[in-house]
Amino acid sequence: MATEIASKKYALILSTARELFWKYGFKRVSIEELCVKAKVSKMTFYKFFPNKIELAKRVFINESEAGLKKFKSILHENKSPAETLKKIVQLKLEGSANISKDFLLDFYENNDEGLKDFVMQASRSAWLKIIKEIREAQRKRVFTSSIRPELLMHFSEAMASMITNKELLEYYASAHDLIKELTHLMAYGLGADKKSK
Amino acid sequence: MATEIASKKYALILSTARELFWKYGFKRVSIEELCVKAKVSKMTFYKFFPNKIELAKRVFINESEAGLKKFKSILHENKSPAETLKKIVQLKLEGSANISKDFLLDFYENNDEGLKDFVMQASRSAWLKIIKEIREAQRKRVFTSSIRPELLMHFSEAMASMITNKELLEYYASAHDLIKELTHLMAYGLGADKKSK
DNA sequence: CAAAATTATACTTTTTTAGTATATTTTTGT
DNA sequence: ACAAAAATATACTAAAAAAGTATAATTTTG
Repeated sequence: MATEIASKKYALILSTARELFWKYGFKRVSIEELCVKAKVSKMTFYKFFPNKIELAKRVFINESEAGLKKFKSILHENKSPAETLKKIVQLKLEGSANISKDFLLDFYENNDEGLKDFVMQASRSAWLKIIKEIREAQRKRVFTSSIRPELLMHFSEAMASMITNKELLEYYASAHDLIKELTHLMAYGLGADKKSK
Repeated sequence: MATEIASKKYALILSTARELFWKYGFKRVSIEELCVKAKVSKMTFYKFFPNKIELAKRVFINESEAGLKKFKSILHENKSPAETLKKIVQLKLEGSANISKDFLLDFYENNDEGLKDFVMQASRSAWLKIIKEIREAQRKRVFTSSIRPELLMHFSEAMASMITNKELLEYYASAHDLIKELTHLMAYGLGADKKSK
């Protein structure tokens, strides 16, 4: 059926755009390049999207939603605080939780008025939803209530960047100690209040 | 003096180009963008380089030479095989040993005849120099002679990619074992022949 | 202060990209 | 197999971006 073919090509355009935009931002990627890589003709592209900006917006929204969804599902697994945090960090490492910096910058540096507002508002909205999820998890005792959700997010961010840090090999020498510390922190430092059990 | 100012700006252009080209390749980077980021006027740019291609070539050559130099100095430290390999892997992790893939691709995909040959020849030349260095190290018993230099290079490459692999967190669970194995391999698996001592 | 270097500006030319029209081919449902 | 719908290749125009240059003004340096 028409819609099925459509969605096949549509999906191809989206996933290719995601890949390229993630790496280079959208300014550096031409529609033609995108079409070649997605194996879609330019005409087909224009059947689905009026221009590159609208495609970029779509990618942005989709990724935000997908990120939030993954985030939610982790929090709803009701695993231990350590396990939950570990999964969140892993999500960040995969790059599935955050919008690429280069991609984001192209929105901010774009001249079209309103586009900047679009991402700012969307980003804020996504952020608020995540915070809300964490609060709910706290209510369910997945995390201690004594930590502010915002801090928890920054904490997992910091952990992810620690791990991707290229000085990794150096710290391999004493990796055993580091892992021990990290594990301990996850297991006891962030647990739900024990006394309230 | 003129040369000093010149070399200051010149160096600024080069380091900025390195940074941008590494990330995006040179096709996606405009001279204007480069100049803005390097805080150099376009006129100054054209005082040093006739065009972007020549700059890209210069960056390529410099990086190749710098990489080889670092590589050499590691091999000449006469550390243990394990320590030496560790340092080589670290070099690869820093991205100082290899030319960026995006950067390289722009050379290959460029229409200018001769440019493709330029990199192919330069790459080959750099590769041969590295192999030569390894052979020399083998003569000095830094590495066992029973491994082919080419294999050693691919091995360190594989190790580096293992470490940057985003499944790192997963393997954290049994990281202790992995490190033990890796350390053992480095210490005993690649050492110079013991009997010949 | 004078010479050299660097920059800002403004400009032309060239190249790239965006977007569209149309004829042709491929795919799909029946 | 056939008709309708979808997708593509091609070729094109318009618009935007990038390359490259000339010149006057400014900054830096000895």
